[in-house]
Amino acid sequence: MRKSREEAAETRKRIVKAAAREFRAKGVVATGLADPMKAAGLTHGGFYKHFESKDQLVAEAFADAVQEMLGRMEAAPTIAAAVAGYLSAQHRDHPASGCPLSAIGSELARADAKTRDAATAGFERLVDLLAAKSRGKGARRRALVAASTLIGALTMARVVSDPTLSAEILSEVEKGLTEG
Amino acid sequence: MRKSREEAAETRKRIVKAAAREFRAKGVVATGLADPMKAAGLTHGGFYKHFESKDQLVAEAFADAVQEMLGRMEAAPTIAAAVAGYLSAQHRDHPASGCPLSAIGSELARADAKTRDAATAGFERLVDLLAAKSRGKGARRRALVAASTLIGALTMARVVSDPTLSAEILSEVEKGLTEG
DNA sequence: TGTACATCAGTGAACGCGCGTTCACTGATGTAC
DNA sequence: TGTACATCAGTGAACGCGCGTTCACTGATGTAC
Repeated sequence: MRKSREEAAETRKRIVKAAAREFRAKGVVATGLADPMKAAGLTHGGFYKHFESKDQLVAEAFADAVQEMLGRMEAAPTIAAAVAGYLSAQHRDHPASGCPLSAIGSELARADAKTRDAATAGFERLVDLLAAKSRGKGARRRALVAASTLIGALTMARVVSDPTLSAEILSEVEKGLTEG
Repeated sequence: MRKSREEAAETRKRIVKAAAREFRAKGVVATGLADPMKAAGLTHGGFYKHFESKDQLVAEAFADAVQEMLGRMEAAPTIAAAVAGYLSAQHRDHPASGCPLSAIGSELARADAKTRDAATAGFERLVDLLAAKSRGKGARRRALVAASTLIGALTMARVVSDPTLSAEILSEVEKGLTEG
């Protein structure tokens, strides 16, 4: 049953990608190891051939998800476009492929050191991205506010059970960030 | 062993209060029923004499926590004081007695209908509270932005592993909200 | 007001279940000669 | 280049554990007369 080193490395990546989706969709604590393993086409027994613990997978999956999200935002033509994409109904309705800071934000506060370090680096990079909007004094402050606002608004747009309010949060916050 | 109706009603309230603390401190999924029951001075077997399910307790505990938080914010002398309290190190370091929207925000998106309804009402009330700051056109938009910003900033101040960055988020976002 | 019975808050053991983790095993891949 | 052996990715069963929920039981409270 042994696979080549190349295949094994690809399998490992598939597990991380699958876990990054599952954790964002269902939450870290609520997701068992069997879920991402199955999604990667494996049985759960082989997990420890690739990772030392669930915590290690959480850290790697989270870091991968952050990279993916920031890459997409940095690839946007303008900051306004990045903000609009972040606050879109598409993003709200597909947490599995979206920003992990809002998808599992409150669970991250209780995560282990490596995961929180990755979150810290990701947040800093998001702030830097947004700071490029306004030069000079106060740019960092405005970027810290904007990053917090994006994360809070997307989280609440998902929490709220009233679809009208959810849509209002997305559209009004987008206007508030790009006009204000 | 039977207790009087009065005692039973007080016991029920104690369970809800204890659960509201435990859920905010450790997360909803990660908290078992035995934890709040023990904190209320009971054994876990008696739980179903008071509640139909864990979901029911989650909904009531969440609603109670939201009421408590909004009551405290509405009692603040000014909106600026309410914002400063929300973005304080004290609040960041004591999630068990703080705002449940940021303590369990990302878990709320996966909660049942009653809990999400309570979250919706709580968020609306927070927006109304903040809207009282600026009268006239654009007041609601600014309040929606401010509410999202508060929740996102407190969540991230807890997530981030760098204490300097955490403090910077709190102080800069407070300045951004009260000056801007 | 006093007595007899029904109610039910709370206890503690038990239920089936899924969790994270471990393990013996398989057989294709990698290595040494 | 070919052969013999070691490695190890992946399987599937098993581990102890804590979960949400159920249940038989206890005995003080509530109700009916």
